[in-house]
Amino acid sequence: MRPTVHDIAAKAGVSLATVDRVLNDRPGVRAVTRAKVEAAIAALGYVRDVAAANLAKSRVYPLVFILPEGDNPFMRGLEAEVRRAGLHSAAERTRLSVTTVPAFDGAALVGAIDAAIAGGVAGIAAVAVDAPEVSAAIARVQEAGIPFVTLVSDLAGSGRDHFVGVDNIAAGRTAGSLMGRFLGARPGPVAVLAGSMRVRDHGERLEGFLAAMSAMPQARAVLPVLEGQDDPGRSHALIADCLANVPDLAGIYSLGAGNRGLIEALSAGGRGDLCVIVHELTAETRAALQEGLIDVVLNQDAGHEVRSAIRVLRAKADGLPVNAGQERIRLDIFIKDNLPAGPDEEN
Amino acid sequence: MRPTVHDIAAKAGVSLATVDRVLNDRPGVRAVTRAKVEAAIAALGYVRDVAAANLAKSRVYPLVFILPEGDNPFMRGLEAEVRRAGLHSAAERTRLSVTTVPAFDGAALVGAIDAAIAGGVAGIAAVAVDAPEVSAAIARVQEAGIPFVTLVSDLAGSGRDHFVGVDNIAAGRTAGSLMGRFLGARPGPVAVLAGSMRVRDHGERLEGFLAAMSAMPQARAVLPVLEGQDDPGRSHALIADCLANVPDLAGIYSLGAGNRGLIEALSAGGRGDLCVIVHELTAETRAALQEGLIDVVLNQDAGHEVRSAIRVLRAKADGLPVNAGQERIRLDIFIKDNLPAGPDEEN
DNA sequence: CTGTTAGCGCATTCAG
DNA sequence: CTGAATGCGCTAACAG
Repeated sequence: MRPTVHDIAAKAGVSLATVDRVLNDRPGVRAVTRAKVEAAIAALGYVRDVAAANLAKSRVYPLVFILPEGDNPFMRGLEAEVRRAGLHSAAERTRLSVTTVPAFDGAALVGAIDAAIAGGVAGIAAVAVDAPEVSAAIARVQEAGIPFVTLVSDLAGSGRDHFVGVDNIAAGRTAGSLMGRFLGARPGPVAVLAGSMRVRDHGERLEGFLAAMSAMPQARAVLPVLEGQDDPGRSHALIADCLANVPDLAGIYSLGAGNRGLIEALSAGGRGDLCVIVHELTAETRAALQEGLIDVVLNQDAGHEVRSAIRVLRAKADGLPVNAGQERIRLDIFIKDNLPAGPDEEN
Repeated sequence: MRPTVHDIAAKAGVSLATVDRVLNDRPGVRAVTRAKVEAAIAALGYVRDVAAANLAKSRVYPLVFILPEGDNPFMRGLEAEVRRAGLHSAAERTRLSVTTVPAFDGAALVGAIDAAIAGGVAGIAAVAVDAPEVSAAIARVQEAGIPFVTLVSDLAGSGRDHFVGVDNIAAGRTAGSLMGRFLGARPGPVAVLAGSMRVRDHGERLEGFLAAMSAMPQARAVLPVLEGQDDPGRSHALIADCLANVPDLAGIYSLGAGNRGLIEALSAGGRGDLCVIVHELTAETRAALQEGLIDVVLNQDAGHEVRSAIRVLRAKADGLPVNAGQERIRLDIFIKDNLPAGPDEEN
């Protein structure tokens, strides 16, 4: 059996309470006593039984996810994953809730953050909007001693505890590199469809894409970025226009969430020869990939992200370290040939 | 607070012991009583606190991983991941051990399996060799009521409880598809380097690769498979030969673990124009990818696989269901642009 | 067949 | 500053 608090109490010649005090380093222990206990801990190779500790604390962790509202399928997928995780959350002493706010709206996000602080949550995960008032709100969260993680879109330098999401610069670079290799020597410019430059993930993807494209052996023009606000209608119009006006268009990189509009324009346009790379695997992009309308889908697994955010928030709340390796969110590259089974991703 | 066994005992008008009996459905409860208790459980929406249950049981789960021995870097990586998981295993009441056996050797594997049964383990994870005596051994494991999962290479139809690893047919298909697209119109045959057809993963990858290659718009010859037994020396010799004898070679698909030999032959050969696709991200393949000697690395994350195997084995041992979505091992596609950070994968 | 009781390993009162 | 006692939610003897 591995050593328990009793063993170390016996070995150090003190009581359980004292052991507990040095374990959780709480005040009220003389330095000598503390040293004795620490020696015993080291000697026995004690490791705390987290499950038992949580049981004794009978503490619950109310965590809140703040997500953009609207019909963005990826965000709705994230929300679904939070609810799914909520089913199992009972076992982990975690209470999950979701708040939605208008997309790309810093003020609304700030309101939700302040409400969460007031509500006394144990941790917050939010899709960050790049605005100074948001950074200020995050500072208030820190001051309240509440862990905060950014989700999907980061806000480095804001003081957030952790970022849960892919490396978006690398994602853009990957898109650019695949685009270049798939097109090979074929001539023609490529178009880029984004949502808004007010979220950092879109900006970072663009940056990586441009860098990779310009590093390709054969030079290729990249047309000015089209901003569709992640709205299907606007995206459709922008792409339809582009297809009509640029007859020698060779490829499209869609780095935001306007994919429904893009796909509609593509199937109407009848240009099966384009190389199309998009982000996020949804029912729509999956179907388009299978049909050959899309060549590559770059994806971040919403389920992994939600579970990772929960683990990190809990670890921070308990003052525990996070396992960086386990919490790294990978960029999935899907082509028609390695598409995972179910249409609902998981079951 | 969520309901506890006390609540349901009170509501059903029985004692804790009786509640526990129906919860773990043990004998010794009249049908009527059982029904009353079940009604209370349903009414209160009770969910058992697994942590508390395990604490009370103070049961430990000795799990054994049976891996091929030798200097196969991927297998050594797996072993390292098991040891790493072992550090945290204390907290999860799990005791991990590793047994190594000669590669591609069915009899040795059978010996290790029978030893594990005799040793009274709570679960077994093994890299399967495709041989009838192995299936027979797995049947004995089942009979002993011990959960068994195949790792990396499956043995469907053997009665194993679960397979932890990637879909190898899809992996081969992905390799073929990328090979075709990257080569485009460039002429020349491609070579395939394998370890041995006695493990099913190699066979499946080949199958998928050939299917994808033959589905490409432009036909391309695939040379007869080179079997290097996952040995660096033999692999080196085979590839060096091939490079010398096939001057118009366009690409190489290495679906086994002979990558060190392959890489040596490639850097000696000075043929920077080949499209090279290999499996498993190791220090060697990572360096070769960065240098441009290799174009694509298909990978299965050893850390994920080990953690998944542990979760599944524990769930089976407790008679709990497994979350198929969470346990699906994804095929990672790495190109130079989306290579994750550290050289040691995690930290 | 059913109930009582005593822990599992730890945190937390409340006394001393 | 330190210790003894109680309970978290559940399981497992042991009685009845």
